[in-house]
Amino acid sequence: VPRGNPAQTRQQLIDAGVRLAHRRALTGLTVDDVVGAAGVAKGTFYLHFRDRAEYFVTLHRRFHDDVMKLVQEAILSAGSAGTQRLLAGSLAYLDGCRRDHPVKALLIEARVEPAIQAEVARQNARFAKRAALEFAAAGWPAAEEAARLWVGLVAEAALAEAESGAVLPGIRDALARFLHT
Amino acid sequence: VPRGNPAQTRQQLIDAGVRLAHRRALTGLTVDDVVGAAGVAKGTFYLHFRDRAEYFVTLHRRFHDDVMKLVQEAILSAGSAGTQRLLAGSLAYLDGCRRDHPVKALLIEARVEPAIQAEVARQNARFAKRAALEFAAAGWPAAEEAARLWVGLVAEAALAEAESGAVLPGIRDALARFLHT
DNA sequence: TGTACATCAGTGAACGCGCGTTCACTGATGTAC
DNA sequence: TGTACATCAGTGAACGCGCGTTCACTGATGTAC
Repeated sequence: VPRGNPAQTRQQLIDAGVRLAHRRALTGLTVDDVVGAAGVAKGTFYLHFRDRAEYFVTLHRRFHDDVMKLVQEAILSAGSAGTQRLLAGSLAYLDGCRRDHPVKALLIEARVEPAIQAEVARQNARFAKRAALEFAAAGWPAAEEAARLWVGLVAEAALAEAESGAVLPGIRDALARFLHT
Repeated sequence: VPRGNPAQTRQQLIDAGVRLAHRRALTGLTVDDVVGAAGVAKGTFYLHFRDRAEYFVTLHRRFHDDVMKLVQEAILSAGSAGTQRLLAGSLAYLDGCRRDHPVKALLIEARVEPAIQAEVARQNARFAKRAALEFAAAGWPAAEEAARLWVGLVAEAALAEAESGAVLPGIRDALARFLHT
């Protein structure tokens, strides 16, 4: 029984979850799966996370933070507020999702898995709030509502690309067109 | 032990599912819950459905058929192909969802519940195919892709109305605006 | 009309399984003297 | 430098629980003669 490095073990558990979520459903992801893939004992899992739910939240937050960093950069270098900038941010989001993450699981199943519902709802709301500013700047009448729907649109686009495993120019063009761009 | 009417018992089971799905998550809906709410023994459930999955598919198909009847009517009385007609059909869909159905469960969770994933995917594809015709008639370049995103948009709108429990005019206006109508 | 039997919807206790969680234990590493 | 002890990450067998599913049974209803 080697002493081990706690931070590293924790990272192994998270990496294992990400790896597994690439392949299968988040909902069906069990603690046994995770510890099996991470190569640690079951008890170790509970040394690092209070329970399964906390682990899922960690997984999702990790994903979200990574992607949002990209979005932030895109927005900053995209000029003034409006649908152009919104589109730039949204395309950056698609790119971030494509890069190396278990998108399908985290986008769709996240909404169902009770463990992370609250977390996802909060982050979606933040995204929508941000988008609403851009819609308002572009002069859309129902900016808040448009923003909420836009979140659904972008999620659907990310899902489409995740399923095909490639960038889908047609999808991205359609996104732009919905924005009247 | 009364002899009972099979068709009626089956209907009781389905009604119970619909009733329960109004309140809680589909994913967490157990056979015990269903038979409890229906007031029949557990064994009776398996007299009417091969397994839990078949029951879910039945539930979803029922919901889908009901709503699509409304959509069909709206489309027929909406004139020529194009985004106007698409909007009419989509608003009819929202109305159908609102009427008396466990929308949230069936729209979102349906995509995760393995039992009905295939069924939902098939019906979404049909909806999208239909929508693609309208987009094409309206002269949109990437009609197929726009249609796929549109399905996501309408689902998000239905979800928003389901959560608030009311018709949301702002949401519906935004829908129209995304269509350049 | 009465009797014996077949049919059939429904019953509910029991089973098996897999999951999340716990806990008594191991053994390597650090610390005190 | 050596010895005794505390700490601490990690282990994995065991537990409890709830679920989907089964099956031997019940009893009312239909049918044959």
